[in-house]
Amino acid sequence: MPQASSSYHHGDLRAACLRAARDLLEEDGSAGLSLRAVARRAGVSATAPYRHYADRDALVSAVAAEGYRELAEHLAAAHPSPKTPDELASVAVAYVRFALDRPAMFRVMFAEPCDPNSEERVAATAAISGYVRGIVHATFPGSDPDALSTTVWALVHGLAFLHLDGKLDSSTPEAVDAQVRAAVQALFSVSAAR
Amino acid sequence: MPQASSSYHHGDLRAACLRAARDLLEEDGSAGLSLRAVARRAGVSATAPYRHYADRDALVSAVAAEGYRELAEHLAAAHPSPKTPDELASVAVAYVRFALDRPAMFRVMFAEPCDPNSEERVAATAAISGYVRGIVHATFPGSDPDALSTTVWALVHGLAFLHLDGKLDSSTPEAVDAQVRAAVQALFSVSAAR
DNA sequence: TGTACATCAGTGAACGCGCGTTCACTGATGTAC
DNA sequence: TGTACATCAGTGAACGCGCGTTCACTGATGTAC
Repeated sequence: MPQASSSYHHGDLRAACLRAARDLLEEDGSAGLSLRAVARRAGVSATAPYRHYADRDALVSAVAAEGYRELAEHLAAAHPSPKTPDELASVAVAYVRFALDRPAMFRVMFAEPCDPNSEERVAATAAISGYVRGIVHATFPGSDPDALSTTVWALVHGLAFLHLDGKLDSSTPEAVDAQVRAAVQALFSVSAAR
Repeated sequence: MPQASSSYHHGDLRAACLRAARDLLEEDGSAGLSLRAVARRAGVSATAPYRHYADRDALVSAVAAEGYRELAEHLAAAHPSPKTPDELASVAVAYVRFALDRPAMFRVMFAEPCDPNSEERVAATAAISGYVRGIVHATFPGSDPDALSTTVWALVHGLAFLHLDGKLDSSTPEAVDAQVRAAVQALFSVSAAR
């Protein structure tokens, strides 16, 4: 385990860069995420980050990958294994909350076509996708899991973006939660009616 | 009506800038949309656009506003006044197609919180929102139009973004269309079951 | 019909900025003997 | 336990770039008389 004993060697600059990048992202949006700014914030020379990241893209990909991991954890924390529409709705609420809590991060995660050069990122996306499918399958055992999970994901993802872009009423967290729950419950009725 | 008779006076630089901005947007993404690049493409000095746009933001807002207008037209063209779920689904398909045809434009329209400094932009957003509500109201007369129209919009918007970000299979237009139709039809079953 | 002049729509040089990235370097660390 | 040395993780100067924006300017246009 590295120790930041001296002032010359940072100790864990890799993690510090990631941390700085995330902070900058939420403060200034993705335009503020420059390697130089990251270095400045980490208290290090402008070129030090190159020890740990090949270029700016590599850093951005690392940030996005961390975001995917956190989103997965966040959803799992909302409910470990949802089996009812109500529990699924709780996971949906967590998804939208994640987007509203870390708007710039969420945009980085979903704002560009999946970068094929970052296998870390591709894998993370696939994991989220599979996770959603698993939940939908458990909640609606009789349904076509692929088709329905896409519909559920799209609905929740769309709610997240519309809130993020100020197109819906996001004045209180309660209003957001209620809306998300209502939308997911509506989808449940579909399945029940079939 | 202005005429571009001489080479000194452009004739309609305002429109030419808008055109150039849209082309650059689709070619290089929003990062490529600089005032200098617009001027270059319009064949004019770097500072000429300032005659017509106060600054870069003003140009971007004008582009977004044009996008909203075109989206509205595009939806109306898909079906002038949908009254059945099938007709509504056609409009949904048109929405997603619009996003996939002009990805960068779509992102500009929805990538930032509605700029409060551009009343043109705010009005355009409100128009789209009202338009969706009207359609949903006509299609599902018995329902709560506000709640349901939000759900419909979110579902379609989410599908558009997931396709845009390469998270779903967008290999053929037919696949996309079928998926969008299926998702909207699913929502209809909800209403019918109540 | 011709001329004077205000107005409009461009030019082009210049500014300061922050960026990504390279390069040769140097200080700190840890390992082999 | 001490020393030599390879390796690692930083530094700082420098590069070229494109950007937004300002400024004083000039060429073209159109209107009043």
